[in-house]
Amino acid sequence: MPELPEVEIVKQSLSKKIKNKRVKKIIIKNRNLRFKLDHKFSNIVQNSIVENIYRFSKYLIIKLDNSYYWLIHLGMSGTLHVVDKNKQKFLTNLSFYQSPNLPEKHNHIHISFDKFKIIYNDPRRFGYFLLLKNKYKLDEFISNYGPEPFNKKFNQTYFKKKLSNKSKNIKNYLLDQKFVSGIGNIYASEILFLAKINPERKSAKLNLSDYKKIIFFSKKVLKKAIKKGGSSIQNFKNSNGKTGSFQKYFQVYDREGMHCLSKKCDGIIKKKVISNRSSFYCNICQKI
DNA sequence: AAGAGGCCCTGATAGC
DNA sequence: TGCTATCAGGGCCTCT
Repeated sequence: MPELPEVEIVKQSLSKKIKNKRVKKIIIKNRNLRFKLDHKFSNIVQNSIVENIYRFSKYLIIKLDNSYYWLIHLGMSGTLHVVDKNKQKFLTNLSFYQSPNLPEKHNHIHISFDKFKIIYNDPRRFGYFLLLKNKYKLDEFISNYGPEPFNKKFNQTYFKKKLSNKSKNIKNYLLDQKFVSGIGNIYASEILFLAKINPERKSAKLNLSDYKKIIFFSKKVLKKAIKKGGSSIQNFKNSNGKTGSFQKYFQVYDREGMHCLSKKCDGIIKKKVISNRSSFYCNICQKI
């Protein structure tokens, strides 16, 4: 599911719920996530207090009062659910992938607070938890990633330095978290559509004006998606009002065979697999 | 050394 | 109805 905007929404709702609360108990049903859950996880997180919650890229970062940072990556299908502890009643869905009901299967990790618990559910188990010992380790971890689109380092100079002699296509660069952090498959297609650049354009073939457009629309698309509560592409018809609505604003993603929405363009949206990921684009107004 | 592709995993859906 | 194939919002790893 989640690209930067979706993780941001989860962060915001989770923050209201668990900030300054103490973790009472952890139950691990399955530690075989993308990376096996650290065997010290329970010991370290249990009895700590959540001081704050941040987001970097597609990671949730939970700062604990014992100096540790607990990172959550939701992978493709990871979701967090808040459940009333005593009544076992579902309270809030902090995700945009599943229906608003608590799933029965794949509830791998239960984190109990005083009056409620958070359940991590992840059918595909591409998500994972990480524990970083202190701020230094966190900074070190983040330094392996490229800037977020909102970062002032994500500018034309950076593009020129990174892309000017590269043969790899621009769509792949937008998905490459070492180049830019937080963009995923949906928003990459959307950004390139607005910038009128074909996803298969070789990065070396981009000019200064293309850089500008990509930078501008990256910020614009992600900001709007956050404002709309993210995208909910699966089961969104089951929405209880808490799911995102950005999918209504998709210009190209999942619109194969439909008309291009650019003014004065008679193009039809194409779907093409590029590096194992579907790309959507208009082959008339997005020039190669 | 950069870049393409395989692969991890389960579930939903389409097609026969 | 039930089988099989394909695809899904991510990204690490291997091979060339």
